Amino acid sequence: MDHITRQTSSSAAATGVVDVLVPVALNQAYSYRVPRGMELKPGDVVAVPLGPREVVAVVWAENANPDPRLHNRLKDVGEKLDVPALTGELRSLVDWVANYTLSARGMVLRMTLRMGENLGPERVRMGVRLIGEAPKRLTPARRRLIGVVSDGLLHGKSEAAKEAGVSAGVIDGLVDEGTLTVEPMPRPSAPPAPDPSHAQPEFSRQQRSAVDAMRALAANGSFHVALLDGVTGSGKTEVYFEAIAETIRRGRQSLILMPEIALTGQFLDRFAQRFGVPPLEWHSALTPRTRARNWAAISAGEAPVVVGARSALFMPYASLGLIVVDEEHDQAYKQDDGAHYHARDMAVVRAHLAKIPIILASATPSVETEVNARKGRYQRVVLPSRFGGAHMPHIEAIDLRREQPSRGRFISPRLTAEIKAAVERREQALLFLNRRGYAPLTLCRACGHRFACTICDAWLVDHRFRQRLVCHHCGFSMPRPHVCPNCAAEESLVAVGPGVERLQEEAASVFPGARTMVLSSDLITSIETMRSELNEIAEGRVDIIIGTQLVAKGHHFPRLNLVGVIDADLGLGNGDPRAAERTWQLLNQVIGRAGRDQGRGVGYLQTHQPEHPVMKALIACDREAFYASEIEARERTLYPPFGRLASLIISAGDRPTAEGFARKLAALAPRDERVQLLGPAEAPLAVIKGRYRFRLLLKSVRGFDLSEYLRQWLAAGPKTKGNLKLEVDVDPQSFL
DNA sequence: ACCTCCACGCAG
DNA sequence: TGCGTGGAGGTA
Repeated sequence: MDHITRQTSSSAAATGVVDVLVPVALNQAYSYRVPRGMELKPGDVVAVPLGPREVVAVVWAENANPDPRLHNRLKDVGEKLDVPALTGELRSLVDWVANYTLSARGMVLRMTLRMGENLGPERVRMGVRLIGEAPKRLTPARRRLIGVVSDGLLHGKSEAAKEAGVSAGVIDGLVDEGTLTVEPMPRPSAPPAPDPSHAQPEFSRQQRSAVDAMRALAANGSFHVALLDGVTGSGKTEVYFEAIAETIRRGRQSLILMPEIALTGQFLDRFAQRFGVPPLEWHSALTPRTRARNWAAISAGEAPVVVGARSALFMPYASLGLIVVDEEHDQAYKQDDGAHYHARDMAVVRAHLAKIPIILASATPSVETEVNARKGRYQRVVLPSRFGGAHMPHIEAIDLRREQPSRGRFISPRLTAEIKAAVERREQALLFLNRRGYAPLTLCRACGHRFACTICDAWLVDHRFRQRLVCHHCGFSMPRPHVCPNCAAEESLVAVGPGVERLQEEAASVFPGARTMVLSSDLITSIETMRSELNEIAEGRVDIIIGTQLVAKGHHFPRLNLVGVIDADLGLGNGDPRAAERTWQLLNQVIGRAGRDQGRGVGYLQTHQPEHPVMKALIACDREAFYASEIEARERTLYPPFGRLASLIISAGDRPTAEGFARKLAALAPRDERVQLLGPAEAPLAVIKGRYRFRLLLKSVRGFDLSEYLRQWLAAGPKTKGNLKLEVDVDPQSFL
């Protein structure tokens, strides 16, 4: 019937034409007729027919002169949805990001519309209330349940059952007996808003000027970028909370971006301590129902504070007043599948378009941000030391050329002795190794055969926990064989190199009696288990934590005083222009986990190159030395932020197709003395999932419009067809 | 004659 | 992006 009314209205005179951006891989907006009686303006969210289906889309512009060639092909807008219109600020962001990253505008729009479609009305929850006498047959389960509801108030049905430890059947039984009634619960009222004055902390003298700066920036309310620069444990979070408090007082929304939402358990608690209630969460793990509810709350302006992963940046905030990017240096902010964008950079763009302040917080700022602060483009707000008199950990190198672990082991004698002593003092120790699984390579002792992925250019990683050999690039896995497939030798396979699982095995044998736990992303099944494992550690039920970079991020372990880095050189040797920066940030962050409370933290770096500038800066706690050498190197080589990069990955099912296309494309690159084209070369990971990959790298001077250059080049270049894929990444972070 | 797979092109 | 189309190739 809905259908019929639409038909009627389309045959009657339409009142005009609007251009509508549809959430598919299209740059162009499509024109639709506005049915009589419908008022539409840019930003309105509508349902429109698109081919055989109907999609939720957004009016992008009025169209006074529709293309005459489309005259008889225009369809009608189906319906105007009852949600707030996207603001001009958000629409400009969609245009800007699509233009900059060379992704289809429709696909960027899609990120703002992830509200979970077709979700019918909210399910009415049922509650139970005690109304009658206890039944004659009173089982223990019934007694517990009656105890729970004895106050005569309405209790959620499932909550009451859970609290009493009984099944829903027990409730139904008591309803039949007339002891309880079931009635619908009133609609849950909106959760209480965060209270900016709930629990204002005392700040130290050193923190106070930073707090003042935060409040001033929020009170001013106009576009302004501040780098909140403070070591782990200096109280950065509490300090930027003051900017949020001020923004709440001004009646505007705040967005806090986090690199990794699974790790924010403690953050939510701290927020609730300060503001009385937790913030609204936005990330990919939300259930469709929660997603729809949160989207609605955000767009209606009913969520004063949102904490989220990078996708939260594209939400349709009703009145965004502040953005905080926590751990702004974290590479998890770079999205590399589908649209390639850096959430920190796009957050600055959004702040600019919305004319609001933005805070970038980090103990180890990215070189880009550090340079912006040095040049005065960003205000630097410094928190000079750890809060409460705690000191930064003392860091020592262990030169693996001179202090070798015994054969087949990876923990050096000195580190072993230190861990033993720490465990005896009832302190926690963390062994850091950024490698998942048991061993990165398996080979046959008899014939030298190495186990490699059949469809990727990579070794298979031994995962003993799962009893399988796994490819970390495509997910392929096979059972760990007992016979060499090459020479048929039996039990001849050896594990080469360490992974966290192997390290745990070593720790268990070297430190008998110590309780160990491995934290590695592949062993995490859900946010809940992750949070509960982290709590177990925080409560001191683990002596030795063995972890990948997961442990480096945002969690506070009060009893942790010793951190041992098993292979400090691991990230340095891969030809990545940001290798030094990454290693410095990661190791700083990991070692910063130590001694945050007692201030007696100590870090040991097992390294083959203690003279490397990164190791020297770490050991001397000399951040200035690190930035000075790194900035000088970037300036000399014209790498970001002193020059710009864009990478093109061409992949196809066979090598000649990929290479041929890459060569053809390279030959057509417009000449421009400000741009240098490198390649095509086989990508560092030459084959992934059976696809052969070639890479072209563009390097330009600073301030050059690489996006526009790329657009012109690609428009003139050969068309991609078949299974050939061209991926464009402006400002790439990864060079694989 | 019918089914399944997949590459292709298009959507207003 | 997601979906309908049409041709290829396989199966009954």
